[in-house]
Amino acid sequence: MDNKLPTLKEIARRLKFSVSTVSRALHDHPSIGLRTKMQVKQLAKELNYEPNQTALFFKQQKTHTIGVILPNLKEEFFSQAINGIEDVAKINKYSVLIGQSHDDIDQEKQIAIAMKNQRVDGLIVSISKHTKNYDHFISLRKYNIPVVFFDRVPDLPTVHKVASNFNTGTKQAIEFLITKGHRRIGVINGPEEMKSSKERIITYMEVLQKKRIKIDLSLIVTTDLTQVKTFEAMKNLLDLKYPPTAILTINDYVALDAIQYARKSKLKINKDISFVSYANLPIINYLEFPPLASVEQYPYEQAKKATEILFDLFNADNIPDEEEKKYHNILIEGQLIIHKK
Amino acid sequence: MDNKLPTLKEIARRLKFSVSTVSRALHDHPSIGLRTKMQVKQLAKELNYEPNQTALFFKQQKTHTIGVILPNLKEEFFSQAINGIEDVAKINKYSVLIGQSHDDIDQEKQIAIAMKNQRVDGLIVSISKHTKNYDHFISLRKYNIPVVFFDRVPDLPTVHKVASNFNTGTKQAIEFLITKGHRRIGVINGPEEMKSSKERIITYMEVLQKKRIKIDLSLIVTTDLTQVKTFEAMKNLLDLKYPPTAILTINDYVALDAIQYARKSKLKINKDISFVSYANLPIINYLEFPPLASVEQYPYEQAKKATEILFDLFNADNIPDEEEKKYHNILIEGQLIIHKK
DNA sequence: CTGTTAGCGCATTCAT
DNA sequence: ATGAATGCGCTAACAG
Repeated sequence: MDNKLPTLKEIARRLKFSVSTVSRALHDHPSIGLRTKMQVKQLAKELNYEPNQTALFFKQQKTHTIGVILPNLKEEFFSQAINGIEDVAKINKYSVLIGQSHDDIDQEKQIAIAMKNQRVDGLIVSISKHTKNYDHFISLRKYNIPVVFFDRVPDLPTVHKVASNFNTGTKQAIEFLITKGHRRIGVINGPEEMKSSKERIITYMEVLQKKRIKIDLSLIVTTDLTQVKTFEAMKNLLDLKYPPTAILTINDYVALDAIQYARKSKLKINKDISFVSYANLPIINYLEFPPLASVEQYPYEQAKKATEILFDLFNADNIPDEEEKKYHNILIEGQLIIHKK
Repeated sequence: MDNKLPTLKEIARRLKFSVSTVSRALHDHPSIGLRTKMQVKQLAKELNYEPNQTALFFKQQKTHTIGVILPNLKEEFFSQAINGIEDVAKINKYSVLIGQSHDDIDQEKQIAIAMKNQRVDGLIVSISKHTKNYDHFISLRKYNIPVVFFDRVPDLPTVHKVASNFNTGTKQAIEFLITKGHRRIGVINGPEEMKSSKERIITYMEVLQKKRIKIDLSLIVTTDLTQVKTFEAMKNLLDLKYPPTAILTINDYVALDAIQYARKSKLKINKDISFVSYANLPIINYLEFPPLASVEQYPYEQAKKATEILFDLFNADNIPDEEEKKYHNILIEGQLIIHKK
């Protein structure tokens, strides 16, 4: 019952050909007789011959597999990203190996090592929220494993990356709130390690300055994205002598927690206090009290672009002219999406 | 710069040993001299030697990879399931290859074929909502690729499967609604192809019968899980002369759509009409008008169990005594979780 | 047009 | 205690 998979050797044996003839016939090698070719293909079909990928991987030193490391799959942001990666991979006949860091640096490192050992041909990575040191990725260069980061990218010029430029989106968001009449606009920002956190604040300040609105640093608080810390952040904001009338939160999940806290504090959402956020989760549509607007960050497009770059790198690797390496650094414009209620 | 990965051969060359000695040394083979062993291990460490997995896969005819095929990752139900699979895989030092069918039968088949060609050692599958024919999975037996299904499982006795027994949960749900005073209880059921759909109705009828409540078949409608069809289903229910005062929906996503429709119809949720559902999504906590209760189906546990069975099968395969194959058919009790408001 | 040979990296059997 | 030889499945260089 141990139905052995057919091999070239088996086909060759039955047809009294050599293995190489069979191999060439199946590959439409020009110097194979039509008759032979037909015979071989015929039998291959009958036997349901499929080349043994593990043998190919071994021989070609290529696994036709790309690894993906991201914080988690439960955020729809990332599962949408996966779709972008899969779509590009499929076109190129590549498989996708997924690993979740669960925002844990050690797990991230471990997965990176495992993927290297698995000999993935390349890596698409969105780093954990606390990753500051990128050696576990940089060192993969020694093994000729290209890495392209997306969304949560290292703050380094010497890596390939695709990220959302939410400066535009942030600008739109703050301006939107100002247009709505808000003057005290709070920010629940992400951890300082995240490059995006700094940028958000810079844009925030720029817009306020341009609009001649006084900047009050006590309106800027941070969360590590956990509910507990978000609640703390909200408490700090609401306990201010002059609490904000609107709050920009780092993403929709944080916004949900913040909104929950505000409601517990008997505040009327979108009346006493309004929220604007990032990500534009589909679940927003089901909420009774959603944020007013979200900056869409196009995870699918980001991930797709990152994967396309990865495949470009595969090809570029073959070209010896590697003197002046250039690092891809793509920004995808985030756009403010206003939720109609 | 093409930093070749170190091989046994390289270590052997440098140390003037034979490849086999090096191999044995690294494997702590008993007949290797301590001195030699130390030397080899030392150099291996210096060179960061890691065995070439592709070579091992090839030689052992094992990829140490399990494939996972499921409808999609965006449902948190499935991303939680992935966690269960990953956790067991990690313990066994296996990698996880993920494919999404997007509830499309052709894609499901294609992924199954791709995984077979990739020579995954085994498969964990949750079938698409329309899959009725299981040949693309059954045929994998010929290649000694065991398959374990979870949650959405084929209605066949001759497969390994882990599913949620929501008969208990369904019973609890209906009884809960009856306790709350409901007598006209609607059901928005899933497609008929899904085994669970039939079971749900059977349990529904049993409970009503036991409680001496008249069964009205017009209270039972179906959806293919899309919003459009769910809206249609709701319309049919609400247009009844005596519409239901409570509705059991096949899962939380459908419940959300149904609730949305009810609200558009100016019904007061949990007053004019109540909902009970399956899955127990975390997002429920953020909703203003959540279902009253959900039947938790424990995706993590289901997937974990399925993966454990798969690894059991790997081991069982080595045992020749395969005369009386037994198919695993595990049921994990679903439990009704009542959402406190 | 087709066959022979070699080699990818490793574990293993057979010699010594 | 160590080395040499073998083979897993496949491709490609080399040889007719």
